[in-house]
Amino acid sequence: MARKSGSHSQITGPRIRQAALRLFARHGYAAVSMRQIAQEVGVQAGALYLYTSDKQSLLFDLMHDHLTDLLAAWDAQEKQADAVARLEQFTRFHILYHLDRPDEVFIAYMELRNLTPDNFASIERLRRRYEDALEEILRNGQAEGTLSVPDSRIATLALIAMLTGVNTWYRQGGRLSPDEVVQTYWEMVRNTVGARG
Amino acid sequence: MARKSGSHSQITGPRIRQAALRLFARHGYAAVSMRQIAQEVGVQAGALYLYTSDKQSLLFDLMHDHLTDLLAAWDAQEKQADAVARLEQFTRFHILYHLDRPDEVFIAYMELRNLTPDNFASIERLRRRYEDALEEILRNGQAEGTLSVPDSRIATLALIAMLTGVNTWYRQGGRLSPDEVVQTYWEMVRNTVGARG
DNA sequence: GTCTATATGCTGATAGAC
DNA sequence: GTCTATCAGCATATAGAC
Repeated sequence: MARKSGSHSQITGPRIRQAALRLFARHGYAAVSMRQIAQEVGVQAGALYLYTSDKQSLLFDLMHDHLTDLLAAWDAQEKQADAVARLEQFTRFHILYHLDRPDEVFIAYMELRNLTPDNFASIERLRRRYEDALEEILRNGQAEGTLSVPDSRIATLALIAMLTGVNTWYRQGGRLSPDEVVQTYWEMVRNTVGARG
Repeated sequence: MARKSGSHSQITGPRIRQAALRLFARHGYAAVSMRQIAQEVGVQAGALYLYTSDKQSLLFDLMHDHLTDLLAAWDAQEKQADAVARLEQFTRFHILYHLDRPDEVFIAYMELRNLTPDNFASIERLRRRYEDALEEILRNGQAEGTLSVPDSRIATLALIAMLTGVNTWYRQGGRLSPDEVVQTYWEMVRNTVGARG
């Protein structure tokens, strides 16, 4: 049975999500219309509703999948044994993973207030799980005596803010390569947590 | 000559700006209508245009005045002589000033993409001036030999990201007082820049 | 699977009465 | 100084033709 000409169910869905990602990151969720997304994909606005129930779930899915992928990627890493080495691993992982996905990161931070309360709570749970992965490293290091912070929870949030900040200034082809950025930040992170050596 | 009843030119202007500040911070610039702002103030939408030429300049003025006030407040500080003491002063100033103005800070970071190109350039110049104030402290400290960072520009951006991050988690009546937050962050900042002592 | 057409309502901004 | 009325356009989402 030949498919009807113009049917692309297998690729239109991903293309809609990709267009929404790009447009939401550039102009903001509230400023982007379903018509704009449809135009970017090359279909009419009505066709979008075959792939998403509404605009809100388009946003939610983007944020949810980003955080789920982030957690899975960290979980999949072969972990260093001692806390300082694992903190270096986290620093490198966080910077490189986030530099590779600027649009996803931007949306995940900027569009929280456009989520419905239920969706917001769901996203915050995922973000909390990621933060907890770092906090556990800091707690282990304190127990080992290989690092020292005044408050492990606050240090966690401070380090993540510092590391994610790379995305606000990094530009491809700039003064530093991604690897040099990692080196520079690792030196600061190591000092911040008072790591030995 | 008695004023006409319902005339409040001296207070309506500030009230419009206050309402816009609150609503933009809560829901985002693009998601807030001029009618919502008018309703919050208690006037009709048309009356807003006696005080602002359009929605864009309402946003720009909020961001511009915030950054101008921030720079003026830092310039007005009686400065510590040596770099480490001045860095502690900056840390305290930045955290407390920003904690006092969560809505202004939120807008100044989140609504950059909703500025026209000219307005964006103007705001970025002001932000850059503030960053330069911190970078100068770090450079002086390096020259004195009292602190050490791998890259003064990147350290500047890293520290500002770390310190401004307080606004994302701090809640009044929480575990720590503003003063304890300052102490905790100063300990980390001091380590980050490898300060002596 | 995609289209056109449409419903219902809101948008920023202006004109002119009071 | 504020109001009412209005313009022209765009919003999300759905119904039904093909």
